[in-house]
Amino acid sequence: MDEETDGIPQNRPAARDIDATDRKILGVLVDDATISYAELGERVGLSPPAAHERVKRLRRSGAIRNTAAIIDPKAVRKPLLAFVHIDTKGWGKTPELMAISEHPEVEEIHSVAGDTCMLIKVRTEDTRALEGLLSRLYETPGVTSTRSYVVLSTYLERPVQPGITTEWPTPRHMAKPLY
Amino acid sequence: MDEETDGIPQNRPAARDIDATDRKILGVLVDDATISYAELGERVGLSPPAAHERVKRLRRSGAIRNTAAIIDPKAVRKPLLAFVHIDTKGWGKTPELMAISEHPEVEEIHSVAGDTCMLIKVRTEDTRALEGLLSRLYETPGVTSTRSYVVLSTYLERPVQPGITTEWPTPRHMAKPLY
DNA sequence: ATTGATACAGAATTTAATACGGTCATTATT
DNA sequence: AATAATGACCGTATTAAATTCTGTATCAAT
Repeated sequence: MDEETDGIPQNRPAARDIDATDRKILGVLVDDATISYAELGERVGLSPPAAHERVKRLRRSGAIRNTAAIIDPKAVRKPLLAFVHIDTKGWGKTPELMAISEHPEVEEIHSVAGDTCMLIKVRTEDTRALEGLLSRLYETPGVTSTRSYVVLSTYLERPVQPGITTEWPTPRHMAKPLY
Repeated sequence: MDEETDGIPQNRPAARDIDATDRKILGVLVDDATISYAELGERVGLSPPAAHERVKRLRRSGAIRNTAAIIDPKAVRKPLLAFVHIDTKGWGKTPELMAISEHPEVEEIHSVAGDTCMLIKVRTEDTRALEGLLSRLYETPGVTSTRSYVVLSTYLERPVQPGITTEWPTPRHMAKPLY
């Protein structure tokens, strides 16, 4: 029940840096966010209220965007995953992006270096639904061509793991490029 | 606190089909899994214990894989996202996949139709870390070539949404392909 | 040294999760 | 067709956790 002065996220006073304890907390909560604060505190070496405080701060600062149920795509009968390239020649960005994100099958939209295209990830029930989506995409203003890659099997899908590259003992300023 | 006879998920007695209420529940929990069962029940038209029962079943059946905190990659200083194609000529699958998933920067591994390659999604702190990962990947047994696409900007990243294609009024057997 | 701010722990309180009957409707079984 | 068995639900009771409150130690800045 974090109360904001209104619904829009404010510019916060420069959220303090994430420390090692915060990373531990994130690591635990990425794995399982249903545990109690007592359990969380025990795992990271804090009292329940202290752990609670940390989590609240991580939420406020935006480090924890959301706490969500991860759904098995098969359970909702959307086992077909595909990546689609969309040609983006002469785009004004926002309106076209909005139009694309209207399609609920679209899970991700990325701009890719090295080509004037977007890479979008879509999930549908079967190939016919993918076909339908592609034709709807093609009718979307700004989309001049699409090229889709169906995924045969997915072997790994995991959330962002905190504290991997950042756990390095060498701070950034010590990693001097040689070139 | 679901107790299993042991840690390994059992073959369950053919988990009953997901109905409209289940999809509503999934839809709510994908959006925010921190709400109380009272709140959840109110939104889907159930008493708190009934909502609780449903959620427990969805967990047991695997429809809800887990409940996780969604982390902002920038907060853990891994703003660089890339997709990497890996040549998979002459693979025995499992050992090579295991070797690749060892790298913690790897978030997804997909097999793609139309080419003998894997598409993997990786996230690192910067280009140097990506370079390091790529060279480590190249040293991984089974990887003979890599081709990476750096993502300039990401405009949308959202979890699997239940009940979109499945909300269709036409059941599957009525959608007869013409070909 | 003194003030102010922050992070924390422990206890108290409020709120939610969970367990427990009991009812109704639906589905199998005899 | 009658009856048992099951499953889904609600209302209530109990247990457990979230949240609030208060005091203390630590650190930074004045």
